[in-house]
Amino acid sequence: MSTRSTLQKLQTELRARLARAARERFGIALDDIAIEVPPRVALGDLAFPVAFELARRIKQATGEKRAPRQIAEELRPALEDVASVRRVEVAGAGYLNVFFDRAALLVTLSAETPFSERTEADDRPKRIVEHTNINPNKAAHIGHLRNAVLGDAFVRILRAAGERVEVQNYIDNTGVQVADTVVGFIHLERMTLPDVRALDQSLPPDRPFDYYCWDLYARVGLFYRNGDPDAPEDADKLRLRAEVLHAIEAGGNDVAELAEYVSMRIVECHLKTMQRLGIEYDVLPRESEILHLRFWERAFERLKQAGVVRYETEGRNAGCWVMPTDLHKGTEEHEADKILVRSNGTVTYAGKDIAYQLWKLGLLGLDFYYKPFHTYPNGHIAWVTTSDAREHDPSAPKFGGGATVYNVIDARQSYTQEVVRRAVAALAPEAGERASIHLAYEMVALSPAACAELGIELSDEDRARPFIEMSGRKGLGVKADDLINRLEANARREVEARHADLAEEEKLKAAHQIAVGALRYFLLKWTRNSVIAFDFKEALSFDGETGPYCQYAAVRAGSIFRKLDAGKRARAEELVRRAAEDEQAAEALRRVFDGEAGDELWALVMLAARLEETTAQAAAMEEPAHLAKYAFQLAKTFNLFYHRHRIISEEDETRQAALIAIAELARNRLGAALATLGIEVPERM
RNA sequence: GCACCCGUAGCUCAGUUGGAUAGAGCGUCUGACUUCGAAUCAGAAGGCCGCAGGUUCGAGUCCUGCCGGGUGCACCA
Repeated sequence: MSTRSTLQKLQTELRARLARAARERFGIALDDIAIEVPPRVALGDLAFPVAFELARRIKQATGEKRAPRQIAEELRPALEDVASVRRVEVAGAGYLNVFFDRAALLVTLSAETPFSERTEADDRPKRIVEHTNINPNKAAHIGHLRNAVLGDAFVRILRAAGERVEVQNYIDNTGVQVADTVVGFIHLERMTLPDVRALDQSLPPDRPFDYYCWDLYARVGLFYRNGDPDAPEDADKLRLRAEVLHAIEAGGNDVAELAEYVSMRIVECHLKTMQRLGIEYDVLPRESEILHLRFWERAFERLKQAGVVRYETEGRNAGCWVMPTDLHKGTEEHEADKILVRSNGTVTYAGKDIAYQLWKLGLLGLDFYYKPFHTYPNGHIAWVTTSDAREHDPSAPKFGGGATVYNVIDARQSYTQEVVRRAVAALAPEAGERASIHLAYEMVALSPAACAELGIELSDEDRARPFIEMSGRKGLGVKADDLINRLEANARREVEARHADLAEEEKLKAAHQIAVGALRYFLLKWTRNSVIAFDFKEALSFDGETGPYCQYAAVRAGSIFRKLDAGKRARAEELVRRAAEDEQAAEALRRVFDGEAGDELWALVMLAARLEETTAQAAAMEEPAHLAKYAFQLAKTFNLFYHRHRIISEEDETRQAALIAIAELARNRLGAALATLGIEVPERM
């Protein structure tokens, strides 16, 4: 099945005709013909600035100066005899503006299924999207939410565009952060594994294990600094961390067992938090397996063979294996080379990431063992890796081996990501340069107002800054579940005010959908490279450019069809269908779109028709915000339409049929756009 | 020092391969519920697109320099 929409096919057809005309009339081969949307619908549905380009190319080729308008006139006949084209105008300095046959196109569009509702093909190359990747030692905060929501929306966008996608969530269960929380349990709380289990059991639902660890982790941060947040870390205290870290890496001891319990319990908490937002994973690769299954050793051999790494015998990196880079010039303060293996023989983060990236691309020649970790309500299973062959479940899907790997990681790690990419590229040029994509995004920081609300005291210096960076180590941040809870409570109040008669269950469901809509839209409306200065008032708002605004438009559209008489609706749909064959019916339909009001109606149709194109663009540009902006614009345009035109009470049958078709189109495409963003439309709100 | 990102309305941000009169939201002011739902809609005010050059028929968008802000450049992850 084709994944291209009516509009996209039409554009391809028009491009081909222009290319042929340019070749035949001017002997010029145009490889990429730009298509624009005119600023106003009265100027047409599509605009081709192709005459400007041709004027330049003709001058280059022959020295002859031709007026763009004249060139456009010569090209015009090539577009005029296309079936869906009503007329073509030459406008401005030489634009070719195409006007569609509105009645014919409305009929076609009404019969079309938006591609986000189609099923994906299994034979397509696999895209791997890795996101979330939260250190499993404390509750998730809103910065982690940006990562997860961005990654999940991108997954949905790729799937909507027909791609096959695998979702991975990397678990760094052997890192410093987990060690810190374990240090807290052992040295601050004086607890053993049974104690921690008992504590976990005793915690209330509103302050679960990840919340407890959030506070504990902050206390450990203070502990290392002997109680003074501004003091340097105490070397003796840091030794405790090193001991714990070493024990975790070695495995097979009490400390490692405690770390295993803590980290996997936190992973469960994170999965639960993400599930609230509709975010699911296919597989959870763990760092412990990267170590135990010797992924690095294999990668290291490859890198040595390829001559990518060098053993340093002198200088300050003596005894280390380094990868030379020209990413920046070396200075006295900063080496240009990146250390992959320390002088004590242990591998750095970048090294482990290279091995993992090679596995994701199917280039390592090793694999994990897998066992089920979590089953979602829909039956979907999130698998986790294991290094124990006896635990392996043979029914596990084949993971890894992606044709493209997208790593959703914040922009602060761009340098390391580039090192990884280059190392992979040195072994497999194509895989490194084209298949390894760092989907970078800027951080979520706190606005000064948000800090004030959290009771955080700011220095004068900080107050002058536009935003304040969050810090898990300092316990400075907004916990994800806290924010979701507040959103749900607020939404619940709003629903209550409007629909007091609904069953409690219905109210809660709607409140949840609205809260998720608000949060997901809030995190997606910014482009990736924009820093979000988190503000409670803004994040908790349901008015203006928000998820609930978009949902509201869809709910209103839905209520039209709930109240519209079924027979009337069927007759209207039949009337539109008839316009496909019956010229008289088509002419009647066309008249609805005449005049100024007709332009306004048509503008909504054209906007709704651009769903597939916009989704494909968001996928190609790797920017979910484009789709979010589109959904908002569509909702806004629909709200105006809704305000201006009464559908149920419309007495002219043809006009009503057109209005119904337009409303249905808008409702359908808006719902599809929101679904792709992971936002559901409530029944009532 | 070097690398990357950013600078657009009072504030927060969009602006698709360079295209027609630079757009939203919030905030401010004015108006619209006897209505398919006012979580809405309409209108007004608000812009040397950081500065200076350059390329082009055409620059918010591309190039160079400068100014201002952010992030990174660990034998941390």
